[in-house]
Amino acid sequence: MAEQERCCTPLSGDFLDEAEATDLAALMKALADPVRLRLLSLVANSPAGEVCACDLATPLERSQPTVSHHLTVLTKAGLLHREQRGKWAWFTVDAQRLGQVADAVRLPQPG
Amino acid sequence: MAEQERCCTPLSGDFLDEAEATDLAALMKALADPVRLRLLSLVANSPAGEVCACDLATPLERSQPTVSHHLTVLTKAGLLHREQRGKWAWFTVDAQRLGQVADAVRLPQPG
DNA sequence: CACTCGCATCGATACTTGTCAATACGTATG
DNA sequence: CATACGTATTGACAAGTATCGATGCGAGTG
Repeated sequence: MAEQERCCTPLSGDFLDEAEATDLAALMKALADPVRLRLLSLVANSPAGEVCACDLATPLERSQPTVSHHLTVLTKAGLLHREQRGKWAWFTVDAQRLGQVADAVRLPQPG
Repeated sequence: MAEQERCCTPLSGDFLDEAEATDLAALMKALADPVRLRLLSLVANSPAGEVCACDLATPLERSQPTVSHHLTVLTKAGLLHREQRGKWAWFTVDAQRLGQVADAVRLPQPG
């Protein structure tokens, strides 16, 4: 309990709380996979801004269940929207949700 | 092999390649953990912009080895810089590296 | 040079996750 | 209603990881 040399003063105590951190980490986790990043890129860069799931497995060189899994993860994270049209599933990017990621990594005092 | 009804035309074929996706995913992975997000928040919000490792374990309620592990991950990802001063290790945020994350999630055609 | 202290590394463990084959489900089509 | 087809779900497995106790290492101190 000796009050020996201190390296510094305690922090302000004001920082991201556990709940916020967990939520943001979940969003980041959805983006922390190469296949999912390429999926987002495919949809975002498509001419019409929407893509049919049938055209995703081939360019990604992954099986159909794997692509379906990643599409589910992105959709549950709110980064993609899913729309069923007949037999096919079409996906669009949620630009606002993506923007939340950019906002989250913005520093407070950068000037 | 029948050329029956197609759901759509193939994509432009121009999207994030595997290597870029892997690099970006590695960066996202470093951010995809609540403890690491809170670590970044602690450093970024500190009055001096730098924090001693000795003040991190308590607010995060994690053991010293766990905090050390997360600091290593963030440093290897280029998001933190480490500087040894005597017995203590001080950390600062790499704002430019954080900015790369924001740039990466920027959409091509939004404006 | 013995001792203390801050931090990293090691070893172990429980949990998560990316992947695919097999299968189930739902929507047309004839 | 039988069939075909696009997609989701299940089950299984290998790989990765978050965590902590124990220990090692290096820098400062008396």
